[in-house]
Amino acid sequence: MPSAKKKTTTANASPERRRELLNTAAEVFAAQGYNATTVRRIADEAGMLAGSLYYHFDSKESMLDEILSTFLTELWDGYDAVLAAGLGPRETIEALVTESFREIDRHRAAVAIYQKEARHLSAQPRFRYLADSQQKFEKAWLGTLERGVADGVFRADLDIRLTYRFVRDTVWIAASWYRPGGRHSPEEIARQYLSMVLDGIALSA
Amino acid sequence: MPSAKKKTTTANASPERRRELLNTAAEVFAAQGYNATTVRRIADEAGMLAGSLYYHFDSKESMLDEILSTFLTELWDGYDAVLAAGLGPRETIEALVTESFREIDRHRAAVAIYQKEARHLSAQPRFRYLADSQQKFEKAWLGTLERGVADGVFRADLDIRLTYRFVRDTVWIAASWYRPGGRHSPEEIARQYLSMVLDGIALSA
Amino acid sequence: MPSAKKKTTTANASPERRRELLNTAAEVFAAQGYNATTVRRIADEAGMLAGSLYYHFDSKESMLDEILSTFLTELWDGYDAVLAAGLGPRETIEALVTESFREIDRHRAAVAIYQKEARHLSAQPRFRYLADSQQKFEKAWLGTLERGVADGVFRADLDIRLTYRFVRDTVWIAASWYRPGGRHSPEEIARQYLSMVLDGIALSA
Amino acid sequence: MPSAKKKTTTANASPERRRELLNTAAEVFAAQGYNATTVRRIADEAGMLAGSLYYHFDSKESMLDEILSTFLTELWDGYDAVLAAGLGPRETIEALVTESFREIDRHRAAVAIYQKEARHLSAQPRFRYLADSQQKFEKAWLGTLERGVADGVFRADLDIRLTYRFVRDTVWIAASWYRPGGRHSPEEIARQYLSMVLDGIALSA
DNA sequence: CATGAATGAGAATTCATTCAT
DNA sequence: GATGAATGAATTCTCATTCAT
Repeated sequence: MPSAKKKTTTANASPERRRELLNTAAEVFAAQGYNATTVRRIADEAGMLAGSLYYHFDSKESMLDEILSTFLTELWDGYDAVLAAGLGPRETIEALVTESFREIDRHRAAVAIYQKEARHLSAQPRFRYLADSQQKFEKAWLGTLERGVADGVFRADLDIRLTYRFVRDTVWIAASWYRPGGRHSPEEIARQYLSMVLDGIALSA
Repeated sequence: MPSAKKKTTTANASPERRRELLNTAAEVFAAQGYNATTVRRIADEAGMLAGSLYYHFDSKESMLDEILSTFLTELWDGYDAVLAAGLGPRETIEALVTESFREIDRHRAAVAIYQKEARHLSAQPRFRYLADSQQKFEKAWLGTLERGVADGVFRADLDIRLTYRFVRDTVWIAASWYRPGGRHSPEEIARQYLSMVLDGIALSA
Repeated sequence: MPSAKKKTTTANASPERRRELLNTAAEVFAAQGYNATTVRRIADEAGMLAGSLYYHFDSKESMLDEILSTFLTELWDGYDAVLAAGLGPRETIEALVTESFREIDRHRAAVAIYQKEARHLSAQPRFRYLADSQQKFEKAWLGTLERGVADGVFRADLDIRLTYRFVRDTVWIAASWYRPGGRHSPEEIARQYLSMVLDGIALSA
Repeated sequence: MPSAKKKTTTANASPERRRELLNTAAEVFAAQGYNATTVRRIADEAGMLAGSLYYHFDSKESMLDEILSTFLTELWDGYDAVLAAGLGPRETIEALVTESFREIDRHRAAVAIYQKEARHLSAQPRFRYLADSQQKFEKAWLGTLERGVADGVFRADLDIRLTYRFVRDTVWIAASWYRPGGRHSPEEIARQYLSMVLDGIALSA
């Protein structure tokens, strides 16, 4: 899933400094969009000059790459654990959603970037792993939903792909407004979302 | 809601040509993102040279402006009609959602652009109308949901703002995958979405 | 002194229309500078579209050319008459200055353009006649001043080239503030200028 | 009188380098006119690429701005000293003229630019200080002339505004031909100019 | 590690000019 | 005579990136 080999240049610098700088970069990318973000803006935010960032990273693109791949790696650590747990379909969905909100909590900026940029990035070879992840993601969710329909846990009258998109988007789009440390914990938000997704917002007559 | 008058300069050119070019531009903006789209790319797509676009439009930004303001104007024509119809909360939600999917069908590209760019654009004075629209939008939906809770039509145990975001995002994010002329008509998609949002995807025991 | 041959294209159009358009162009050139003036601005002022000017003129440059050469032709008609009249040095200076203010009155815009642009234009072959005129001009004035010094009419203690520049500039720079139809007639201004140049502004003790 | 603060962007770069580059730019502006000068031409002259200038300056316009405002600041330092010295009208004129030729000597390019461009620049808010300076200038000179007429030092039979323009133009236009390091020192030129302006070029009978 | 100064490849935009209608 | 629509070259400006110090 990670990306191309770094030039010998980079990968110096203490890991903590890298992490810091990547957080800064991610925050700016998320706020302004990757393309609209200048390297200088990131450097300003980090209290250094633009050129100095190149001691730590090969390129602007490799910052983006590292932000996204780090996030996806952690995300799949969580997802894989859930999927391996042998839960029933409903419980799997619940666990995946909860895990997702935890990731949003931990990687809000990365998630926001992912959502804005993934589509056009995944065309580039360097970011093929985004498409791969997307596919693996789809397989996991679609499979769970299908299993749920087969088990009579989910409604059978819904278009399954539409439902998949509905649930997927419903969860991730939350990154666009979520602010860590706000009123609701990720788990609380997950609970409410699950309640809406599973049972709807209407009062059942 | 639309934006400033163009200099006498522009606004020449037959309206049909403008419309054509704006459609082309919107398509490219939606596919690549506004910032990542070069004026030359649009011109290529339109079969002309980059400079020639400036006979029709003041700037790349004013193309974006016209795309978004045209879309929002039409959107609010539809919404205002619904809101003025005196429907009950549930029927209002149904009508708004259906209207939204119709707009996605008609202005897919504009909606996609809106979603990617609105947040950082609305800081600029020229695009303040985006924020205004957002606010009006929020008022309409929140009001309807509250009315619905008061009337016992919607569940009272959910955080109302969370619910608002849930419903709002749930609908509009569809623009990111929707393709006009596909398997489902907007009305069909609206029906399925409403079914999920209102009643949930779980089989009620 | 006039300039390059026109392409067959041009020189159509009634002479009066040309004259009108050239006056318009001259006014704009004078106000904004030649380079800063767009063909469209001229066309706007003339109530037509930019492209339409090309029915009347080959190019923006040829408008400038015609404006300047027309002015210089008329100027030299006047100057040559004065110089051929066989006047004494002081009377010659008086007549040249008066004639100059008449030209400023008649061709204010052209004079202003001449002053701003002549220096760098005269490098181009097309505008060599500007340099030629300048030289002829210098010969006439310098000669008159020298004659005046020799005759004991002008002070001998002044650097003659400095004096030439002083008188020359003193007169022509007036075009930068002169407005035809103002308080003073050209002849009145000439009289005052002559009085200052010849006798100074100090009260002779 | 100087202009707006630069963005943090610029204003880096050692002051000496800025000074150098501004001198280069001023020279080119003076020779070709501001509009006709391309940024690339300046960069060529400075031995760098066009884009590199933007490390030092925000824009072509801000170079112009800095050139003019620096010049005016220094000019007024000199003028204010003269005006504060409590001299009589004739001595004030003499001192102002001498000071002016010194400024022409020091800032020939800036003065030439000022003369070609001031009029249309002063319409722009950024260059309002040009108009302000012009006004202050007029007040100083007109006042001195009036005082001189009242004191019987200057002729009363001349139109005072005409006289003002005469003296003003007579001095500054010299920047268009003056070359520092030439035959005459600024003080020598000032002496000759003053002699002409005050006493005229004619031999008093 | 960081700075200062530059590079160089575009980017948006302008504008004189052309030409079919 | 004029218009509408374009061309294409030039221009200002931006920005990721490099590199000597």
